[in-house]
Amino acid sequence: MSQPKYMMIKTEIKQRILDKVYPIGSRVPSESKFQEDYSVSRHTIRLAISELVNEGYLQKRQGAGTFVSDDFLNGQTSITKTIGVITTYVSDYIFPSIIRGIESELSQKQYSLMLSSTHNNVKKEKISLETMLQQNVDGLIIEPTKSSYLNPNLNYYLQILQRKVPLLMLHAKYEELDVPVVAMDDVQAGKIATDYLIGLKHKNIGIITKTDDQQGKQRLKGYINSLNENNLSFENEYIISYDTESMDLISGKIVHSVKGDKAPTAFVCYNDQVAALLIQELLSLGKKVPEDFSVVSIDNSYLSTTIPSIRLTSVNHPKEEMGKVAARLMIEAIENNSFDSQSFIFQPELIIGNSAKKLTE
Amino acid sequence: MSQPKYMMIKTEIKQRILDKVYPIGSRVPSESKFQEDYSVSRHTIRLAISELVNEGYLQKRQGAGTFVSDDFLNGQTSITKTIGVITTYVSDYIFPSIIRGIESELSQKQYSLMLSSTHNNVKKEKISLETMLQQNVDGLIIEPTKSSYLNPNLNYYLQILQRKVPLLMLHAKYEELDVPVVAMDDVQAGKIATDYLIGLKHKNIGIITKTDDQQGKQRLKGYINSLNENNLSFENEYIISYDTESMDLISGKIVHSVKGDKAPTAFVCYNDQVAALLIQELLSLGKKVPEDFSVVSIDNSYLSTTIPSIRLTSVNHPKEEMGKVAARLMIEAIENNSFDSQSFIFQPELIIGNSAKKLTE
DNA sequence: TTCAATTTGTTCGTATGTATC
DNA sequence: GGATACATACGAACAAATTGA
Repeated sequence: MSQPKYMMIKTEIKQRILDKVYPIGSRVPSESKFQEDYSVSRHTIRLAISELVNEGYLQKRQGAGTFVSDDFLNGQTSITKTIGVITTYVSDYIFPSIIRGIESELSQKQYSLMLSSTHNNVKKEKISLETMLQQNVDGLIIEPTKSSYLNPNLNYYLQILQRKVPLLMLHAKYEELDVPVVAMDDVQAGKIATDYLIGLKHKNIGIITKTDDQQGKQRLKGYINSLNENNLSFENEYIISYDTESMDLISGKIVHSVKGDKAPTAFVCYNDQVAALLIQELLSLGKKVPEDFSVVSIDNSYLSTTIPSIRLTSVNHPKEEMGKVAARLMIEAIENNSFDSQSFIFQPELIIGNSAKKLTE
Repeated sequence: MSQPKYMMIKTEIKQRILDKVYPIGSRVPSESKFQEDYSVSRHTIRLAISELVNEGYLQKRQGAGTFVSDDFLNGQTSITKTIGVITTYVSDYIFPSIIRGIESELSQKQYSLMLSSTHNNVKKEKISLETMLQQNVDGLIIEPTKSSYLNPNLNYYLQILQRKVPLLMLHAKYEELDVPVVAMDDVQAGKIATDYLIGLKHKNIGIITKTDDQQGKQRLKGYINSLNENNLSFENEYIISYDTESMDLISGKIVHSVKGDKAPTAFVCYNDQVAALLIQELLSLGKKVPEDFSVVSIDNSYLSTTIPSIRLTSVNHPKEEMGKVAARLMIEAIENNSFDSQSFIFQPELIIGNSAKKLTE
């Protein structure tokens, strides 16, 4: 029932510190003085004081006295939450924009941002996850690494969930995990890109897609859905697939596909990076875009305008807005203590350029 | 000289925990048992144990006993240091490259990166500094905000220095602070850019420079040095200055300068951003680059290749390498406990494009 | 459910050592 | 050097919580 003496004394001294009766840096009464004041043993005073020292309110200096510390000021206001962000890349392609979106939203709400990248390598993802967990981040926004493969770091993700750290995935999620995700509707993205080419009377449409992440699979699915709906078929050689490690081989595959008997007249590209690569390859083969080959791509990045005289027709990626939405959902989850936020799926929209043309025959 | 008894007992118990003689979760002997073992008073045992409890090695449960905690595992491995990085921008222009450099170097050494941007606004810088200090970062790499003005957040910088947190500045430093800096030799950058134009027989050379950061001032200084060495003079209208808030007004100033009686034949630009803006403005005035006006710029960013048929002649900025050097110096400072690292100044080099031509007359 | 043994929690008293001013 | 203040150490007693018989 009644508090122990040392506890009462402790809270009283603490109050005096907070009320600046004992200002920061000043010396508080000596142990023997307190002893008299409270009529308790010296040991009791020492207990009270030692706890306050431990909590950072006081500092003891043998021979000199006990002083009010300023540590507790920092400790107290350290309510600033930290959000960990792990993405495959940080400074390439569309990632700066995404990170800018996250950063702007977080800093507005006085959250801080801890950043790490995996270069689409699960070993680096492991290191990033370990670091973030050690730093006790208050929330995690993670873009999966090689999301279409079985992830060897699932144990860390389990730890995150068990610790009740809000987790939000970007772009895609690991199939094994049931977590909210902020992404584009990639099936739809693949579909509207293909639909557009079909609308331009193309019948032989190829696709270059990535196999190590979910986005690539989804976009391929959209491509197939579109062909299916329009009763079109595709040859095996129409599908050029690659992953992070085999990017060098794409050029050869493109040449093979373009020079083959049944070369497609148009390509859907996984993103602007491969689209740029494809166009470069086509140009060096003496082909013209869009005259000889039509190209439609996804992400609508700065790369869509860097090829002279070509403006890529590309599915818009929300980029900065996606980052902002992710950050907002994360903040919401933390402030409502709900540990998992809503998912948010952006509906894709095709931005028309001049890299695809209508077939006339 | 000799250690106090409680300290010896404490380290002995601690060792047994680390050696798993007392495994995690197990109960350690009771206070009275220890008392017999060590032939000391119960008080001495309690002191030793209470410190171990405070350090997270043990947990006490009244009535039940004292148990080995697993807290110290987390606490122990949390040696991962965090470096705070505050830059004006995070995802624009050359900053993604710089941050990539920092990130790659830090993650290699298992350091983590906390990121914040100021948008060249001192109020946001204040918030960033507060946040970083609260998060107890182990080192700070900061690009100054409006480095040529008196900084209102100097008190925070003083705090950083007093706390002995290693501090490294990027691009420039506040004149009031005596801290190491990783930057380009901006005077030299301005000079070689101007030298190059003089070498092309230009005699009337204008400069567009920024006034709110040191880089702008330094580059202007290099420009003046160069003119001076070559016995050239400049008109007042040759110097177009701007700051973060007055960027909108540049266009008008350019028009005024170009249409004036004594229009320069060449421009040195603070960076590729204004160079691109300048060229755009010139083109829309019906002028040609480099035929009518030569342009030399600084930073050699991706913008130097985005204007159709023009490849900016631009002083190279180390970008990613600069980030890496900054990160390396920071890690060195932390690991050597030296609290301030060396400065590192990159020597600039001009990358020749086709945006400047030799005057023939 | 109760009770007794065990274990930690609180509090007193006393003495001597050591650092600071 | 001397006074003051914290550090270490001993001893003793009772209270409160836990555990298991």
